[in-house]
Amino acid sequence: MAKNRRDAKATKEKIITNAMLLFSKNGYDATTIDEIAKVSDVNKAMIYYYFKNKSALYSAVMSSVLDAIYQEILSSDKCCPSPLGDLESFIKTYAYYCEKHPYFPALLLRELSDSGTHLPEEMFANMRQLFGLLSKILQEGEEQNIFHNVEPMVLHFMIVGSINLFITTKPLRVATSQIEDGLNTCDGCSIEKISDYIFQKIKLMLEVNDEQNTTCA
Amino acid sequence: MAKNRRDAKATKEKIITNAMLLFSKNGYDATTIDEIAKVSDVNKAMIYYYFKNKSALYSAVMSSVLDAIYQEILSSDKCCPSPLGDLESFIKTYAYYCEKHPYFPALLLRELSDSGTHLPEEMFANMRQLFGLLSKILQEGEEQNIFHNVEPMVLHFMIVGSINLFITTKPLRVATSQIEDGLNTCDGCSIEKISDYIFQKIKLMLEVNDEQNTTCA
Amino acid sequence: MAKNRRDAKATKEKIITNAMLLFSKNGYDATTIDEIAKVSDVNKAMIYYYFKNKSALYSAVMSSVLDAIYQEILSSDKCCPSPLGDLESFIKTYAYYCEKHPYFPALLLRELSDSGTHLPEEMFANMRQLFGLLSKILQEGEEQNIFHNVEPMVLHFMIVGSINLFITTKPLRVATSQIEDGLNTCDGCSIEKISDYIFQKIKLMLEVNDEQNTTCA
Amino acid sequence: MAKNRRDAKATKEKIITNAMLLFSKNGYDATTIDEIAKVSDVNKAMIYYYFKNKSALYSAVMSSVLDAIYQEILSSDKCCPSPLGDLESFIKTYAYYCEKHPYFPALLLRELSDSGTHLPEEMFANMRQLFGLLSKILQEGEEQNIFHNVEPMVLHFMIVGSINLFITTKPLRVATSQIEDGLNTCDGCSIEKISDYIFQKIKLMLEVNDEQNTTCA
DNA sequence: CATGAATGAGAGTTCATTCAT
DNA sequence: AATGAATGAACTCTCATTCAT
Repeated sequence: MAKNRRDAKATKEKIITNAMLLFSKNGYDATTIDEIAKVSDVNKAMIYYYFKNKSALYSAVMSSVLDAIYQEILSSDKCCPSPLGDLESFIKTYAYYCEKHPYFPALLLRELSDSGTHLPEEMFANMRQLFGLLSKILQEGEEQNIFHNVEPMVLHFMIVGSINLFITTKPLRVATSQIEDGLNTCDGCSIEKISDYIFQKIKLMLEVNDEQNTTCA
Repeated sequence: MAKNRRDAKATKEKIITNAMLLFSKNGYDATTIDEIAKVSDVNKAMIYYYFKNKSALYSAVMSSVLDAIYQEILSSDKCCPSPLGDLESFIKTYAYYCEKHPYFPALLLRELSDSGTHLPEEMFANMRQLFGLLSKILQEGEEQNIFHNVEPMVLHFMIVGSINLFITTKPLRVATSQIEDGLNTCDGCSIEKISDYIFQKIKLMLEVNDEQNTTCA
Repeated sequence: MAKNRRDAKATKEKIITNAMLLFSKNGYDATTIDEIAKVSDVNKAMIYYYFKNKSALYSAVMSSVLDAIYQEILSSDKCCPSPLGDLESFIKTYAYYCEKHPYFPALLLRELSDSGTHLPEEMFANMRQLFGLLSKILQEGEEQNIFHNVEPMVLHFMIVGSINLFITTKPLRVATSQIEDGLNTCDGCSIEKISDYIFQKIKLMLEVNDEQNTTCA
Repeated sequence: MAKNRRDAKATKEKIITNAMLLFSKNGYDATTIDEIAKVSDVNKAMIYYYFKNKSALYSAVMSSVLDAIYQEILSSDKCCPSPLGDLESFIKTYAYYCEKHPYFPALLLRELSDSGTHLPEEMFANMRQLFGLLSKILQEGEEQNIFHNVEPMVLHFMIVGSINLFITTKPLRVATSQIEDGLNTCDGCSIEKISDYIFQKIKLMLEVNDEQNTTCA
């Protein structure tokens, strides 16, 4: 009997979904409430009925998104329950998720480069959660003497940074390759290839035991 | 002892400098011309006297900044003129520059995550230039059989991504470490340590000849 | 006893009316949205709520005005349904309307002297409509052999030009007559007298059959 | 030896000429000092050196233009020095001048529809002068019993109004004729034909002695 | 729940005008 | 006589947010 209207939950989610798309496409400032309302086919005032203000809506969007990826990684099947398997799972699940939800990398990068201008407590927690996951994997690998000289934060940024940039720069990379200046921007590379490459390289760098760091200086 | 007034060059540069700071701190949209004018101690109309519009000012800022880092890397002394030395030089010079000009990583990340919304031709060229530099280093290393299985774009993103995120997330990482949840965010790490770590790890992953990629699946 | 607030139609019309007065008094450029808003006692943003932009508002104003005069002429009682009666009706109704709505001649003259800078399609159609009316009257007169040697466009401009200028120059004419330089600017003439004079003269020039045009040259 | 620069008079006239073109094409408000300066190839500040402000420049332009047409009419050869010949001369010289200087009708109409917003004393005098000319011709004709029932102001507006509108509406008339709705806008008519038509018709209406005005009412 | 009407506070941009050289 | 630099005041238009129904 539900009229599709008056279904609070559905309406709210519709708003979040559309807001997510617009925020990721245009950024926080360039996305207007009017636009979100129109795309979501709801009255503008309804958005204020469900969310305190624009910032709160943004926060809800980010939480929803961060939580989704966290759950995805948690629930991914690991073939071999080992630090290496977990690492592979982390990288590839993350990469596939980003590929499927290309708004996500844009949102995340923007948020990280803003260093939390729009970022409220809730979201902040979500981000730590994700990092915590990788942190634990790496730590276990180190304890089992499989990984060496681990610096979780830097590795996290390497993985997340490269995957995110890979997704968001897609149009730029395609444009560059058309310029034909000899630059190989990997514009035709599949996410499978890229995520596997990243995994293999990270694996290499972690498995080698580099006691003595040699610098040329 | 010129009065610093009626000095076109000085005025223009003052505007660019201040615009750079504000754009990096607040992003393109959230930075207002009024603000830039006030901070620069010039009349708002002066900005339009020197720059066609906000977008052109932004473009001038980005070009100036990208060119600066490119020159910095080009002119950095390389102890040993080899692909490895060049790589070390690239990574460390880039990192030091980012540390000294912390507005830069934010600007770059934002631009890359926007994938060129505000990005005009000139800036785009500047960005390709930087990537071209690393590209050549890696290629030479591969030709000399020092580096193996090189994918320049991904490696570029790994390096640039990790360094940039490291700089921009500073406040976030400090905040996290205060929460005391066992996460190590490397919040006290110096840029020297980080850039060396990145260099060493990248070196490892490039030097090992990984013919057979083994995936658990 | 509606509060007159939150009444869309009333608000919109209030805006059009006031815009009409201001546009005719000061011209397009010299009329500001702020001014229209203040006089209309509405928030400036409301104007943009109802009209896309200044130009669209102007267009709405002109359409409204041109349509009004067209309807007025159409519905004017014609004592004797003949080309001559229709012509008299056209001239006098037009003149009375201009007298009652003195903003109209200014608007029209300005638009015609701009030759359509601000003039959008809709308005253009309205203007053709008015001319079409006179055109048909004159044509019928010619077919009935009452009028001779008819050039509708020129006659239209004679009628409309003289009436419009008569209205818009009122202050100028009054000022001139005070200078006492022997010039008779008809500054005290009533619109009845003027419109009748114009009708009589136009009638004369149309009724005489002037086969042979004699020029002194 | 004159450098073409430092020739005050030439510079001043260049400014007036270009200002005239721009004012007539775009109107007072839409014409900027910057534009005039650029087209005239002089520094913007020079305009303020020669003219008190924009309004004074406009005034100088109008005076120059009104004076030019007045002189043109005064000096036109009259084949037969009679009121009728003078009238023909007035109408045709005016029309030819407008055709050759199409900026003039636009300027004049705009000024008349503004009823003197920008119109200063000097210009006002110039306009009276022109009207005075026609006034005298008509008066003489009446005294010689050639013209009857003369109302100089209205006749002036008929002549000036129709000719001016004819010139300014050229583009509009051409556009209308392309719409093919049966309206004859005389879009191909030459100024010779038009000015002769107007003269012939005005002649007719003045020569007939219309004692008894008959209105249908 | 839902909506159209209304608002205030700005943002980008333009321009006539003046100053210093 | 001539110019580039500088300014203040407006102006158009946008948008997050709220009110009344």
